[in-house]
Amino acid sequence: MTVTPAPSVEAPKSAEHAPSTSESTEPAAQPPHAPEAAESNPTAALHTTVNAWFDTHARDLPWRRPEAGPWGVMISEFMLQQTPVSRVLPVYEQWLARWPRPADLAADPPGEAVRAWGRLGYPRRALRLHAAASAIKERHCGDVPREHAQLLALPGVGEYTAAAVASFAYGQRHPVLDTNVRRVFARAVSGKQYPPNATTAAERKLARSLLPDDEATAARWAAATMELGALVCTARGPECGRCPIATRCAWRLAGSPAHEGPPRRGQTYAGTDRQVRGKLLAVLRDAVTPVPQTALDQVWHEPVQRARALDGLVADGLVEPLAGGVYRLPQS
DNA sequence: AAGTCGTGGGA
DNA sequence: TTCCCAAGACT
Repeated sequence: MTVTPAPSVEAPKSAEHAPSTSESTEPAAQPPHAPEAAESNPTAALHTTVNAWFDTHARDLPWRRPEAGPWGVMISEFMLQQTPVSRVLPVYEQWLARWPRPADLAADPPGEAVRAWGRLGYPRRALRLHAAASAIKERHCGDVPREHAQLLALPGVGEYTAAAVASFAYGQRHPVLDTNVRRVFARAVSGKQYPPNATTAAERKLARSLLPDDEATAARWAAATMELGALVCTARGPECGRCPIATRCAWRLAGSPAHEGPPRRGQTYAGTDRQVRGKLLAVLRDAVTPVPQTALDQVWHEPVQRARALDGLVADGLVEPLAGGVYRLPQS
């Protein structure tokens, strides 16, 4: 059972939903001084309001369609780790068409996964997804497991991804705490502009407390809160005028106070090993035959850093060294 | 538990 | 141009 953008599976709509005639989703239809998006029933549970919003605002993403299946959901979750939807879309389609089942991916060498990963970034994810496919084939007869613990045991699957697959692919009830949900909760409930840098026990507790009791409603709530964070309650420039819970948002009610404390994080990139690794791997991805050391030497001027980056790639299993100083993507 | 690990697009 | 950040996992 897949969570689709179809009308909410929430139980009785009758008592909870006051007849709502306010269509406030079109920005152009808003008068210049329009108030915040009207909420049909301010006393309804948060999940009722957010899930209702999701009914009409969910994007039609391929991994939300029934034909995606659990494997499609898992592929999408790996690719979406730290990577925007727009860049995942084309690669996702290629992957699912080429490897429609976990066993199909497992049957190909890991280097093919790395190559097909293209420029999505963090190519270790490709390696881990390949390893996860092998584990699924071996341990679970080729089917993506349903149990959270079994999902969590797969390579590259952490707390978030395990909960996401269990929820989105199998309709289960799990707190799904990704960066979007954490931001929505930080604002709507905690009154902060941003969540803490690392997920805290308090956040998990909060997520657990907000989780609807009903399984199907909980699964939809997970997708709905993520979507709200991705489309409306964004990190920069949240569009509170379009938010279904703006009238109840603690951050908003507090006057939208700016983030306190040190800057959130600095993710420098230029000149780092990561950049060099990226350049080295790009050469190997585009090569049909093994690449000589001398060709790799062209991508970076500084020999010590260059060697360190290449060693790192080999250590990670992303590059396979062959005799004679030539390299290729891993065949095994 | 703070660092590491890619890439590209929007503000 | 520079900076920020986008459905995290792993060590």
